[in-house]
Amino acid sequence: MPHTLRQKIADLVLKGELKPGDRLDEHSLAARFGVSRTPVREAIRQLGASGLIEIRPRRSAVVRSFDRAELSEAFEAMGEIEALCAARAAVRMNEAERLRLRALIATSEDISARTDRSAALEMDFEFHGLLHDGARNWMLKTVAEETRLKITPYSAALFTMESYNADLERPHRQHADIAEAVLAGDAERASTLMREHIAQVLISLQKFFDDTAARSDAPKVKGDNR
Amino acid sequence: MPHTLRQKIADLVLKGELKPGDRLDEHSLAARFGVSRTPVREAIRQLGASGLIEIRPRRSAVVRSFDRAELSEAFEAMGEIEALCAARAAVRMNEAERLRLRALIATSEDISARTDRSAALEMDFEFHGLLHDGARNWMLKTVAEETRLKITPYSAALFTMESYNADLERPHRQHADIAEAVLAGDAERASTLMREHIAQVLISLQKFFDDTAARSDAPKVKGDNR
DNA sequence: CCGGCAAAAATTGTATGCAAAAATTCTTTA
DNA sequence: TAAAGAATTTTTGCATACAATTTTTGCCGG
Repeated sequence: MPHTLRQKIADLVLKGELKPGDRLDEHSLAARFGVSRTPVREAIRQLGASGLIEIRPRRSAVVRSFDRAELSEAFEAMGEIEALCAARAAVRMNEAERLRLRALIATSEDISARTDRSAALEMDFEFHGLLHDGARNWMLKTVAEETRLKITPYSAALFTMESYNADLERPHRQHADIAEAVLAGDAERASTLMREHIAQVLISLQKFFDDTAARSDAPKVKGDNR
Repeated sequence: MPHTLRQKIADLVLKGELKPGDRLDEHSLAARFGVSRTPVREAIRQLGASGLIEIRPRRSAVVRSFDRAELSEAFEAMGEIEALCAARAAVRMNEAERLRLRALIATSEDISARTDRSAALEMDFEFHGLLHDGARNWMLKTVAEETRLKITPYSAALFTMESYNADLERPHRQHADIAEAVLAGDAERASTLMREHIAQVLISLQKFFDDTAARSDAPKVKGDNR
């Protein structure tokens, strides 16, 4: 996989090295990746257009941060979009994809039991990715992934932050239930379960913020004064 | 409104001066807007991340073009997203917004009667924009507008292309019906009518392509050999 | 001790130059 | 004439330089 500069910088955000509110210094990023400021700027601007980074004229770009209301709206919207994907996937997925979905749930079962948080994060991406593909609509897939990307700096923290033991069992079970509905071709049920799943993730995330508000390595929620 | 370079270049695409498949030459764009290539490149990359322009390594960027299948999927996805906005707007719009919606339909009535195509295009944007705002969800609004942006090079052609008399009456009537449902607070009906409206626009657009396939000033549909 | 102000440092925005790749034109040959 | 290939021009990608602005630092008075 040819890791572009854009992807490398995005990874700093997605892997949690840069957290919401953190500044992106063009000079140091250029030095870090062994290029000049020009390509770094281009990459940052692209990530700005994708909504992962906030571009402020004449000021340093920062990792985009949301306040609680914005985060809640983002999850509500994502719930609807993922529900659309799930409903379509239930009807349109082909046999090979259904097999992969089944296999993924089995693997995920194991990961959840071992409480392997970093593998669980990977699985989460793959699970939703399968449904995005299964929906057989490139625009829906694009929209779903763009939306997911924007909230990832927050949702990934649940899995990656040290010494915070997020519950892996419940999301796994919800994934399994959604998969079951999809495999049964029950679009209605798949979309309902998906909406509930995303809503539940938001609740877990809000609880996470309440629990970790005092920690300096937690992602910053705009408007939370601590 | 400070028109940024990004917006200026986007306008070339949205107003139809640059059509899908057309190349964007950095040097001539720089000369045209009286700046150097550097800011032009940054703007182009941003528009690439927004999906309006296709960035190809070491090759000129081009206005993004879709084939018929892609266009159809894009409209299907947009139909669902706009339907979500309409449903929420029906429930959440405040009184001031409802008044503006009513007023906009009245103005639009007049424009449709006068067959003022360029004003009709403006109205179309404003109508959907009101519903995006009315949905009271910034992520849904963002998603809806990002989606709309991507297909605009095609849908705008219906309104802007010389000597093609698109039917303005039907879309106006559909807008009016949707507005009525929204104002009545009928989310279910608003979303159903919205889906039908978008589906109808796709049909008109496909007919438009069939009718104008031979014209060199028509937007290019990928895969259509002419 | 701290708030305000000036100087210094750091950082962004843009222009410019050059190497590398791609597109175009021109030439040669079958 | 058409195809192939070489030479030329165009165009992109990146580094670098510098002006403009912001941020930080250091200093002073209250």
